[in-house]
Amino acid sequence: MTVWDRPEPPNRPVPLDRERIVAAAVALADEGGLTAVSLRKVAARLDAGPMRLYGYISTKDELFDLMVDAVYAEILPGEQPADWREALRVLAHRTRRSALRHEWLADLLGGRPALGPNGLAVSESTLAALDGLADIDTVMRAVETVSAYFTGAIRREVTDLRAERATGLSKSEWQRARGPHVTRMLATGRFPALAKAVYDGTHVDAEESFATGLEWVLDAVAARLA
Amino acid sequence: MTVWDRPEPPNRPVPLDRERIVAAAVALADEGGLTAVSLRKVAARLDAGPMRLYGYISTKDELFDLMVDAVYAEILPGEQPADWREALRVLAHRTRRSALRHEWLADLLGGRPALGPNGLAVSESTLAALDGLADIDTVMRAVETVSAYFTGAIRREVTDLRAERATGLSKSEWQRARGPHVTRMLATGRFPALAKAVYDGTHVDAEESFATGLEWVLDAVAARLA
DNA sequence: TACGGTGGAAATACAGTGTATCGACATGAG
DNA sequence: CTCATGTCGATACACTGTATTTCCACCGTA
Repeated sequence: MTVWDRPEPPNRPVPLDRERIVAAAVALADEGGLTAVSLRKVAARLDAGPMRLYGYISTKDELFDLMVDAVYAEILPGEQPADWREALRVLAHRTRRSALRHEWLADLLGGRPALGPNGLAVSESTLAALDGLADIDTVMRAVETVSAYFTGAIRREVTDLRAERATGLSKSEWQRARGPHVTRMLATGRFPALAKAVYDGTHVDAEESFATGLEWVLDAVAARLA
Repeated sequence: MTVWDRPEPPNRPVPLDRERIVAAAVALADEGGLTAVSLRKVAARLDAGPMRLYGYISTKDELFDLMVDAVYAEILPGEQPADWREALRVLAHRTRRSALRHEWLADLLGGRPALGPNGLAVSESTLAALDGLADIDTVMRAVETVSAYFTGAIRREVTDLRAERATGLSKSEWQRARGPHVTRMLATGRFPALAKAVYDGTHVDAEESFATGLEWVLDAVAARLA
């Protein structure tokens, strides 16, 4: 093995920082879902060994936390609407759009406390929008209720999206029967109310359905703030 | 190696069925969370080889689906209350209690469509409780909105529970500052509304908070059904 | 009774995972 | 020029889900 056979050693290890790591992880997750994110693959994208990452994070879950916080940066609205209702509405819709852009977010949302800088900033601006409209406890209850709603709704929407995609069924077919198994079950007659809902229900646009439910919840909140 | 050294072969492989498999998996998950559920460990509990399970399920996710459906059997109320509002309330609370009994449920809830027999039965009885109170689309929107709420709320509650447990902080300490990091962040003064909420908010019981938010959402639904 | 065939269980194998440990090496200090 | 230091990557380990192969008890037939 002469010099000529041996490649030059790499100049220096590529400089790394959390931002680059998280960006690589997010890209991986956007392409192949959360399961496509492995420390080895993230590191490989950055031309580094896997162990290198442990200087910046100490566990894979922490990487997920950073990824979520990175998305919260997208969610944080540029300037806060003055109206509390509009503020909550915008938050919900922005979160939903981010989750549709990064479907893996649905798997993580609410799964760990969001204590990163952007997560805190989102909480702060949300609470600020409601500040003074009622006692603190009512305000918190309001924010938590609305968050619970849109967290749950987003999760379900993304889940349905994936299931639909997995069957390869057309949108309307899916909506009609959610695949052959459910069709069979409904045919047994043991689920009349469900069957009625599935067959007689008109197809509603996911965004519209999300928005409608949201307005209902906002109405409820409004009633309590007044 | 004479006969005397060789142990008798086991009588016959233990008979297996999905019920026993799922029970073992649930037990494992109850003890150590979802990550403690591996096909090898489940099989070991049943004195079987890991591959044996693939006769009953074809993927680990399917095992999770079965586990969730097993819990839906707990959730399904014995007899349905006549009042639609009570029906939804009971569903929400029973789901919550099941999730507190099996915390791993919070990780799975809403993560995959619940198409198992018990899941369908829960949907059926829920829809039946609202049947005729409004047009189908409104009814579905109502159910989905309430489900989205309690799904999200349960997920957050369990997440908080775990975080609290992980820090080893006392309940009140946790409530006050959610650990040293948040305390530090709040001290920077960059999150005044959040700080106010954390420090001035009175401690509210998780169940009460869940129930209150739920009633708000039910109010909203009631307004639309009328 | 002997013999294949067959079906299902188990062993083995494989490609991957997160993470601990350790050796080597480039860099900065004396 | 030498030595300590700290960081990076290779190696290692225990484990994962799952595909493939091997094996063996059973059964119907000759």
